[in-house]
Amino acid sequence: MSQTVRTRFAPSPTGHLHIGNARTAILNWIIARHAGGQFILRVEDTDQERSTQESEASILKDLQWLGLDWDEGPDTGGNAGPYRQSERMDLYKSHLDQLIESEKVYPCYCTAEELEERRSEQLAKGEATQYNGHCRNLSYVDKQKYEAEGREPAFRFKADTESVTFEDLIRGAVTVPGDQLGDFIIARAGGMPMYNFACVIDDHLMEITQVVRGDDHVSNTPRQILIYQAFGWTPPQFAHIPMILGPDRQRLSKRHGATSVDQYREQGYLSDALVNFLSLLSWSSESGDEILTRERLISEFNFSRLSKSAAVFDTEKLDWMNGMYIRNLDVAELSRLLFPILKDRGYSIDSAKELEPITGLIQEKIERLSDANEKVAVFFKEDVNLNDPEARDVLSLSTSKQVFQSFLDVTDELSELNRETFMPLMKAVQQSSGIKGKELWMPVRVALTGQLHGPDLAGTVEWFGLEKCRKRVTQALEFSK
RNA sequence: GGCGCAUUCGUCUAGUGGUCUAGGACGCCGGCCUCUCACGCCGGUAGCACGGGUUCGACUCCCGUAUGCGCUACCA
Repeated sequence: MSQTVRTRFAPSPTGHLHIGNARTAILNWIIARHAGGQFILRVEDTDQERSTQESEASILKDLQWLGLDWDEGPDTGGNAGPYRQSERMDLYKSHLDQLIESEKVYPCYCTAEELEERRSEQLAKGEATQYNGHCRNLSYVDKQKYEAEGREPAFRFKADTESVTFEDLIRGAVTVPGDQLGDFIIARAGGMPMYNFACVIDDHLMEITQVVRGDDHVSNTPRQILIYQAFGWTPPQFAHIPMILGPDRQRLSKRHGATSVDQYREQGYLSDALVNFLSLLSWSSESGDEILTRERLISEFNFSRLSKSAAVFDTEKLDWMNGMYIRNLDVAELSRLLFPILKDRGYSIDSAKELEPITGLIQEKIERLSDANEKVAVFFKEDVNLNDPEARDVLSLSTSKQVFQSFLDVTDELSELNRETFMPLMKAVQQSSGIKGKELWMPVRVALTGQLHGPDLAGTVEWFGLEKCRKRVTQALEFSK
């Protein structure tokens, strides 16, 4: 039986899209595209306490930004819908009834307090902490009694098994002894399904062929397999991908700084770079190449090249990669991306087009789009500050004064200053002053920008124009006296 | 505590018993290019967690230890 590959990403809308979840989504998307199958988006909002509409919207937005298009989902629909668990309650209910009917599941009237009490007892005695089966064989009378007390039961799954073994696509055979499982709850009091239950129903009904998720779910998988068996269903294949860790090798969290996709977007990372970088955590191309287009990511994917161990999220390498992507953009495209950011910062520019000359000058100097905010400042400052100690050192050289004087003489009859006329101009200054190299260029740079470091002078000069350049050199000459 | 999983340079990784005096990338250091910074290019630095086996031969296979992570919820 060969069926088309169907993978899914199933976020719970309880916050922003986490970088680890994004990686899971990317992988699922790549696998589906690689196989020419379908990628499904399912919203797991059974935790009513924590799920919000805003979170769902923001997660969808981030996935779109990442360029992960899904074939079926809450907004796009599909044949296996609805794609929001809160809208699938009748499905869970009918399936729960089936299991109650077949006595695979029983009502449990224990309260949270009673459960907690037993738990701490087990812990104190050094036993495995799991449900003791208190309500497993309740008589009709007992049940009536609890009901009369107003207790509403949750539903527990009878976990009777020696052990469960499954073949993980990444880690091979994983075995969990049955006595570790304990009877677990699959539906809360009130009927709201628990993760392990809803997940199985949905994955089966949605005909998911490969469940690819974080390896924090490895221990859940045996429980889910038991549920598949209870229904007589064939489980999908499972692949548990390694976690992403912070620099301290702890699970990546807020403490480590930015952890959500929207934060990276705001900091000026490109989605292509982020997708590329995240793909390379625990996976590598056989070619050894690291800068990979989405097309290559998709065509070269292979489960056997996925590693089993957790990976530390290295921001420095991400920065480098993002810089690579920025440098590979054409100037018009980069300007288009930079425009709203700089505009927002208060720079007076009216269009991306207008920004292009500057973009070309800073493109190789930024790693994140937001870096442009600083780099671009020199082009918009009304006045230069010549008081910087290092600037003063340059200005106070006797050769600098000669350069300035010569510069003013040579430009006196010039009608236009642009990057083409700048080189010949500097040549002329060199000849008339007899000064060359650093002694020639640095004073000009400092006079024009007030800084020792900066973008290409020819381009800078063109942006400033003749008048401003002459004015600043005059000022510098005055200042250096 | 119990169970599961993992362990190659600081970090991401290649490596599936001999081709490994362990390869690449980021970072770092040095050099070249150059008016500066940056880019680019060249070179360098640094690693198989530990202990037992198996084998003619282990980074590669097995066992143990250590360390880390995960699960052990009416969270997902």
